[in-house]
Amino acid sequence: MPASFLVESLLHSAVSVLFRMDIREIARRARVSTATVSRAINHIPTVDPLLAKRVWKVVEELGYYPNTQARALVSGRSRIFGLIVSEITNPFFPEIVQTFENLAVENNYELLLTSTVHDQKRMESSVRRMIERRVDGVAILTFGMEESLLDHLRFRKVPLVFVDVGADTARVSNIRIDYQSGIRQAVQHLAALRHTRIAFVAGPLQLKSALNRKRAFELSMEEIGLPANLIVEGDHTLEGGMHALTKLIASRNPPTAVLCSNDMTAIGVLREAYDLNIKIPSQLSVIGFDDIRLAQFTTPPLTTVQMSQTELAKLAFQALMNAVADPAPSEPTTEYKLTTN
Amino acid sequence: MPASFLVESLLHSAVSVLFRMDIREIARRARVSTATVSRAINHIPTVDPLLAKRVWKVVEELGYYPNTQARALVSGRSRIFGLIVSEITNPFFPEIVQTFENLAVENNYELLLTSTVHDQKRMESSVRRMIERRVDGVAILTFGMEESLLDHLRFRKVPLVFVDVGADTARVSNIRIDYQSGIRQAVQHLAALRHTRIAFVAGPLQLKSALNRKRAFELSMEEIGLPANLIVEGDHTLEGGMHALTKLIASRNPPTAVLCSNDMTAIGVLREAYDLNIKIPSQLSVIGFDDIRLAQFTTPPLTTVQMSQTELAKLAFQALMNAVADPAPSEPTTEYKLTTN
DNA sequence: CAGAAACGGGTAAACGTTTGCCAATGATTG
DNA sequence: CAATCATTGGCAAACGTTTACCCGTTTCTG
Repeated sequence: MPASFLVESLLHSAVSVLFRMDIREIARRARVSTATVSRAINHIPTVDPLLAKRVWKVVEELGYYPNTQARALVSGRSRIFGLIVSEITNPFFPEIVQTFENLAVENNYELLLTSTVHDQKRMESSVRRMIERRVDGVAILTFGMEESLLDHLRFRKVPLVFVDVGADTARVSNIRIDYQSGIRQAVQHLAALRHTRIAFVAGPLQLKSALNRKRAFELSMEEIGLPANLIVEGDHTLEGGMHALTKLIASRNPPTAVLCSNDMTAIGVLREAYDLNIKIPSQLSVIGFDDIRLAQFTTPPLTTVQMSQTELAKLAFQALMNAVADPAPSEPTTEYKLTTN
Repeated sequence: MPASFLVESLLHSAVSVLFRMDIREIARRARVSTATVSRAINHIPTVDPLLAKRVWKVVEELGYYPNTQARALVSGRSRIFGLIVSEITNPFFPEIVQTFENLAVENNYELLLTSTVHDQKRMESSVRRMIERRVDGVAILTFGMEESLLDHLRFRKVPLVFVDVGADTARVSNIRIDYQSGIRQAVQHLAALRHTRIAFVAGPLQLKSALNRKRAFELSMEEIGLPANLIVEGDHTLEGGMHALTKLIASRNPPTAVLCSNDMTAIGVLREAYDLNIKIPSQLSVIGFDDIRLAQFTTPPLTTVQMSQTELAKLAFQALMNAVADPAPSEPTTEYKLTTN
């Protein structure tokens, strides 16, 4: 029972007249063909301005909205982008989603959002659903994923954009994050404050991004001639940060400054410091990483290495737009770079 | 140029064979009609298990995914729900989005997300886009909106669910939040701690929800025989909270406890107290409202009145599902209640 | 054993657009 | 003035499904 799209119109008397509102109806009323209506609506320049006006008038009067599904079906493009994130409740992501959405609106795209909560099954079904919806592209902004799974998407030749993952097939873009730059700044900042015992609370090291951050720290320390020997592995959670500080303080030679792999960890460190009655920043300097908005709400406000979520989202979106615009990509993989500060 | 859906298959030799992959192709290969394929895929019980098996085999082999657009076009149902929020970067919302998404996945629905950033124009275009996509329902979880705008949606008979807004047309559900209960608890909690000078930092009073909270506070104070005379209007922002505390402290008779209209405000109060060197909670009790996850990350952790975002999202989703299931609603408006703790 | 009922699967008509192709009209040219 | 050419709009065929309807079997019933 195809629930036709009906409009209830109260004309003469109290009887409600029902009629099917589609492009044909518009055509009938504007005394043109459906082709002309379609062309007028899509602002195709070859249609006589007079006719176009007549069409638009009827469209306005009836409050007609074209059916995107039919449109997509025949045109082969859905004007929908998929966005897959690890978990939207992680404060890192909302800003990204917002920016992505802003850009989508500007470009007449729609946003299909999925939050995988780190579940592989969930991830797979997301991907599947996105394919079924025939999205024009997918941005996968999830840290750490099974590469195998991507075969589905690759197979379908859907434009993809990843962050920090090493997939190298056609129609796949990658955003590489340059952690080095921001972390170097942080280390040098601390060194300038005469800190020599600088600790690093790493993230889960099976995550590529976490590993990269740790390496960047080690490199930065080496550059200024300090030993990178105060490293503990956290897990990017608040609790992980708390544990990490406990461990660091208990060591024979506790640090005077702590650099964290992400902001949540830093907040954990802050919390633990509070519990241990350690004053921030006089007794201990803490620096986070990610610039999640959260950072500014802590007391005292957290110093943090910025990775602009806005920039990340912009890059991702742009990558998809490029891929859509150029269906036969010149290079197999396009790389984008994002710098931290 | 209808970009047909093609699969590149490397069979014999290095030549890639291209063929269109649709229900017809499946039908051909399984030696049945398209009708049977459709029925098999949709698990319609009348089809012979043997045939069904043959169909599924081919489906698997080819990695066929049905085209949702075509499906939606003919069936009249898109299996998409729209979710409109004020701004996703407000920590109140991500949890809601996550829960909504979880439920969507469970029920084979997709989530079209829009974040209006309080912009009326934006809101309108969101609504329009959702209609064009023929969503099966829209949850409007934005505090404070132009009612006029809803005419569009009402007109289209799309199931709607609102929170705290008084629209009373058919196919519209409302979630009414019972602020009284939670706020009463908070007030009584403070009173039990021997506080008598309890202040309230309100939100922007043109917002219905903010007004309701303030009223709830006044009522609760009255109930236990305390004067509700320490009320300042904030704006639900961090800065607003800071200002509010400044003002309260400067008054001739400063409060010993502050109840805030939302958590962001409370965090502002916390921050200002820190700056003014006022100890929390020994010198001043602060209670927030909303249970945004943020609250647990502050130092010290913020006491807050819970309004379960999870529950809110569940109610909203359920309301939409009900509306979809019952196209001819018995009552004009359905009301749901959400209690605070 | 004839006729009715139940069952299963196929044919084809939707769904609401876009767009390739052609025809009609008017403008331009030799 | 006839012939060519641009321009514009209409006809109708897609797009990939679902599903109403029908027809051929098989099973039941009297």
